[in-house]
Amino acid sequence: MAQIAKEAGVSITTVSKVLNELPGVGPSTRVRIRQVIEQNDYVQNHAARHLRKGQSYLIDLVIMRLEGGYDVGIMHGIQDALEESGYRLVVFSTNEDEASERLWLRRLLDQSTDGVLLLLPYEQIGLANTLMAQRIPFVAIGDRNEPTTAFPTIGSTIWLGGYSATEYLISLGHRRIGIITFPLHLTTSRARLAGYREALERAGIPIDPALICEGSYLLGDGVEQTRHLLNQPDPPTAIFAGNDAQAAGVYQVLYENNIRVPDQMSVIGFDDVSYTAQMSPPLTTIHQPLVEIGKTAVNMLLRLIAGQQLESNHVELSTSLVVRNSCAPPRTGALRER
Amino acid sequence: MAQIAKEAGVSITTVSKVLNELPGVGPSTRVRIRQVIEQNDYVQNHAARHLRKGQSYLIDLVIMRLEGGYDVGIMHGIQDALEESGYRLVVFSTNEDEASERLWLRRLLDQSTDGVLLLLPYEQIGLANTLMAQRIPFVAIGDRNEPTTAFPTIGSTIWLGGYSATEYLISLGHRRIGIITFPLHLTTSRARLAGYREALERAGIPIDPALICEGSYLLGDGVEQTRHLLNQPDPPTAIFAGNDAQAAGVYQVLYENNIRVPDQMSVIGFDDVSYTAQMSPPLTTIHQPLVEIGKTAVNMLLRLIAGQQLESNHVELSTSLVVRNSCAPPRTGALRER
DNA sequence: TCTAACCAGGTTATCGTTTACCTAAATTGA
DNA sequence: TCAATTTAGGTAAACGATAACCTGGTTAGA
Repeated sequence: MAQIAKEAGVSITTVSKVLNELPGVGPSTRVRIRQVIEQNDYVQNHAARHLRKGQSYLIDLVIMRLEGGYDVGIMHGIQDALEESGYRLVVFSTNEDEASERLWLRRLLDQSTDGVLLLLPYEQIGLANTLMAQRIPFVAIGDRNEPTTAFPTIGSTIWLGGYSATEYLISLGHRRIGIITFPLHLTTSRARLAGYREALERAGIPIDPALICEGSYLLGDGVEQTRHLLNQPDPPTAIFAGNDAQAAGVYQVLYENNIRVPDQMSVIGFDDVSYTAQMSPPLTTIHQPLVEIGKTAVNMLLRLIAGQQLESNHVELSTSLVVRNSCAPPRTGALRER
Repeated sequence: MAQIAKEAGVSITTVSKVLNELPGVGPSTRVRIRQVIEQNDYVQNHAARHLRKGQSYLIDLVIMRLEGGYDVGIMHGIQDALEESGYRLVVFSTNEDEASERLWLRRLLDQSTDGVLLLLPYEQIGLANTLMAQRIPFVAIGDRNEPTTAFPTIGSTIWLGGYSATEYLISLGHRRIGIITFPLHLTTSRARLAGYREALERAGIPIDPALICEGSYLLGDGVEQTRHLLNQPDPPTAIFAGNDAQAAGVYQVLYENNIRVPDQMSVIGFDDVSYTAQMSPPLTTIHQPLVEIGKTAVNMLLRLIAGQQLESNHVELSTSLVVRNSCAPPRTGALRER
């Protein structure tokens, strides 16, 4: 900067004013300084700015485990939104290890981050409390959403997703629809189930508790619960999985048992992560606007960083049904044929 | 730091020496200062250190597009290796956009990164040249490996992967093995094909050019080339895909055509990305040690940052066959049965 | 006993910006 | 025409740490 100042025949201060677009510099001087800056390929020193202004232009994303589905979709949105902002994105994955999480957190306390995006199950709310105590701006991202939190969150309309998936299957003619849920103490899980129930009730279809299976998040749960469903005296003609990974588990069991999708069994997923495209047949699923969620999270965070108020502390984006090839009308007695 | 110094009754310098584990402080003083630091929950200021030392403790990962397979595997390795190092990882995805890439690069020039990991096809070698010119340490990661580059790279034994996959299929009894390649102007692609050839030749099986299909990286290429292979008068009994995404494309075509894997067609992939687990049936594939690659890349980079020489500028880790459920001995006339 | 090396610790300049405050000239209004 | 205000620009003190260089005392070797 001194170099620039010298070449332009002004003081460093004046150069700084130009760079920060502050008043107090005449138009002609301004132009001249800009030219010199251009010529010299000058880049502002990040460290010095950071030190002086107390802003790092860094945003931290904390993620429990990079899985490659849900999280990657959201990261795309984050990247997009950050593109123009001048912020860089720091990614940290906790690997469910409290110790390294704590270490990471300590490092942030010296204002080396301007804000944090939390992509964690809300059980790990300890982090949130610490961040609040330290007045570090943050936004929690999650479909695993507890909307009663005191901090900003963003998620999507889970109930609606549950409802539309079920409604769609009903419209195809299904009356026995199995559903695999996440642990039912989670509101998200209950919301989805409520949507399922509502759809059935509206259609006048009685709810059979035997068709409701509680699992966890994983592919393995899809496998297990599908086996369970198939072993019932009157098995379902369609399965609504808790997420796309579970749906993949459903696929595997059906494949093993020579049950064709969608001819003999319809399957519907949840999330619409990227690898649904890799599945055979392509999975019909409930789309969560992951990219939009990521973008909105960033925008909320940037607003918080700028010290502005959010219009709303809890944002919900809307889910939608994506029809691919894993659902079809039921064939009577389809499963008996094998 | 001034606070610490005051409480411990020493100068700031001495505190600095303790923090940086430099000599020139007596053992008892050292202990006392440490205690005070502990009590005050003091954290070193990142910006000030950065400014003074010219080190940002930030590493940048540049990635073309977050896909959720290959890249995520490598990111896991990177995270692992970085865990203890005190470095944070900045992720930037170019989205194949030259302009934003250039912008990003300019920002790095003020030493706001200590080193760069490149996860890009080597066509984008322009970046590498700029980094070299700026003396920013970096390592290029890629199985898409051109081992003649002037800069450090890490990849894996592609030839061997091609060989072992083919050998395995031969050992199961296959004699007509289709292979889908990447564009053949890439050395990686040629290496894999050479491995395939070698295995066939050793087994005394003639090479049928009709079974060699050139595609690109994508799932769609798997779809297209599989159609092509199936339409041949004497179709293969096994297909060796260029990567796991292509293998998913192969699956889709086979599924559509009611061809069972592995009973009527064996399929083998390449990379062993995380979503192979989501495929039905689970895909037999060539494992690339993605996590190890990521770790090694980081270790190489850290060494470069520390100003040390690398033992070798080009590291290759070894691939290995992972047997799952997508390969079986051929059934004679399997395809005719449908 | 005397000098040289060594040790614990302190002084102070410095990293590259920003910003509060200052000054002199130019402009304005009455 | 002159005081008041605005404008363009500069001075210098931070920001929080590091590191080159001192200093005064202790120790070791001859």
